[in-house]
Amino acid sequence: MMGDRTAVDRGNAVARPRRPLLSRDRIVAAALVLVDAEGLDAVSTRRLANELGVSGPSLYNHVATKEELIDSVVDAVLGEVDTSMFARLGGDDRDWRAALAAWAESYRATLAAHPNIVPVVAQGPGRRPHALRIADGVFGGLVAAGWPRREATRVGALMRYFVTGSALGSFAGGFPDDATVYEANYSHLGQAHLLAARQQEINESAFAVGLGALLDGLELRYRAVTSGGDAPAQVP
Amino acid sequence: MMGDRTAVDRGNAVARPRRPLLSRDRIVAAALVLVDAEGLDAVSTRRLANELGVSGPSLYNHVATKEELIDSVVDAVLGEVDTSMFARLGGDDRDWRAALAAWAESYRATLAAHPNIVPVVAQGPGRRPHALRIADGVFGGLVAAGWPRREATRVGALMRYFVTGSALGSFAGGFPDDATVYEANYSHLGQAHLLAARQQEINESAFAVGLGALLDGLELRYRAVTSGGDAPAQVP
DNA sequence: ACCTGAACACCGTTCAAGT
DNA sequence: ACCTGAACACCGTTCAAGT
Repeated sequence: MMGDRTAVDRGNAVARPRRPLLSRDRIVAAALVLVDAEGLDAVSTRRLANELGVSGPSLYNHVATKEELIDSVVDAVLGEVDTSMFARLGGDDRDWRAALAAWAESYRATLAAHPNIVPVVAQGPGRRPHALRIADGVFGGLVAAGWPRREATRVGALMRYFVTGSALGSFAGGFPDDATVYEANYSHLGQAHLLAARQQEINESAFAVGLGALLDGLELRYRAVTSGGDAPAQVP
Repeated sequence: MMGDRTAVDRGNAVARPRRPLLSRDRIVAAALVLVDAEGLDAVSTRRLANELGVSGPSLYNHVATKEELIDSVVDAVLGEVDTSMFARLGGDDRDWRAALAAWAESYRATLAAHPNIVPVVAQGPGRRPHALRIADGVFGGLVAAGWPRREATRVGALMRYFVTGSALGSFAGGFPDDATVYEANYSHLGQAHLLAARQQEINESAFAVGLGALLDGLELRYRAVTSGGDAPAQVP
């Protein structure tokens, strides 16, 4: 599908072409397409190179290792996460709750669009520029809205736990839709085989309920740690 | 370390030994040891067989595929998760909050003991017996404590999101401890290079704060969905 | 029934050779 | 500088052969 390049493009010969056939961005973009379409296991260097119309080892002129490549794919995905809501916090706008909710929805929507890469995303920020941009935005916004720094770190972490966890384990979809699995073995799961069919609704409502509960709980904590008033953000 | 079997054990010859050298349980146990010690990537059929003192293909007399083997390893880990607290709910004991908290701690402690397998655990219950036992226990307990069935499904799912997410992305540990990564690029992450050193404390306090917030929020919701009284559990 | 070595179709990665 | 094919040390899995 992507492998049909003309002789002109290839410089009419083997070895070095007139103009580079590859670029890091093109490789990363093709890898994401492949991950989305066929899963992480489908991304082998030979297969990916094939999609790009080159031979396997060519990739190593642009990426050091496959791991680094996957990392770049993850970073490209994280680039879609909106953190602009945090920049508006501070001064008269202290509505961290609305910002956190909007960010969580954006984060989740991004991961839901690329489910096959989520297990890698969830492992931690690493050195990925967009992961750090996100952490920076969340932390900065929370502090500007009045959260003490130590608390802001925790809130950023726990929100990430919830969002990545929900994107990863699409709860309902994991249950077999074969009723005989449950019979007589699990006394309360008599209807569990129906979960698969309703999985999207269940996952979404579980996310919505969990997000709401989390924010309600954090609101109580915010009042406690800021002594109930709207104390200014602590200085570093 | 595990590969030194005597000639007696091996039946003094190749081919079929007097007594089986392998069993499914022994393979699964060895795989878990290997995963814990060296990570998921270290588990290849040849390497694992080597640890067990046999040749690679021997494993296929006991497991159908490597995927099934890893699934069994995950199930063995999930076997350590305590769900007994849910069995006590119902009748006069409606303290679902305490049960949920104790379960979440047990779940998290189990995953923390086997961090390398968490990415697989987090993907969903599948057909793994212990995953279904856990889902059954949580759901049954919540319903017995008065949660409507639809809500109980959601609460079980969202709790799992939070616990697996927190076990997966050890937030603080993911940040590089190299200060130069952040300089001038991320305005609020000036101290982020210190996160790695405090990672255990941060992860644990983020988990504790998040769990508390979640339970506080769910308490509000419980009151709303049960109309403020202690209405009996709905019948199926 | 349960193990073996040989073999198949793959991997990620290195490297000398080509332009 | 940027591509190629050949090669290396691996994979998961199948299978005929052995007891």
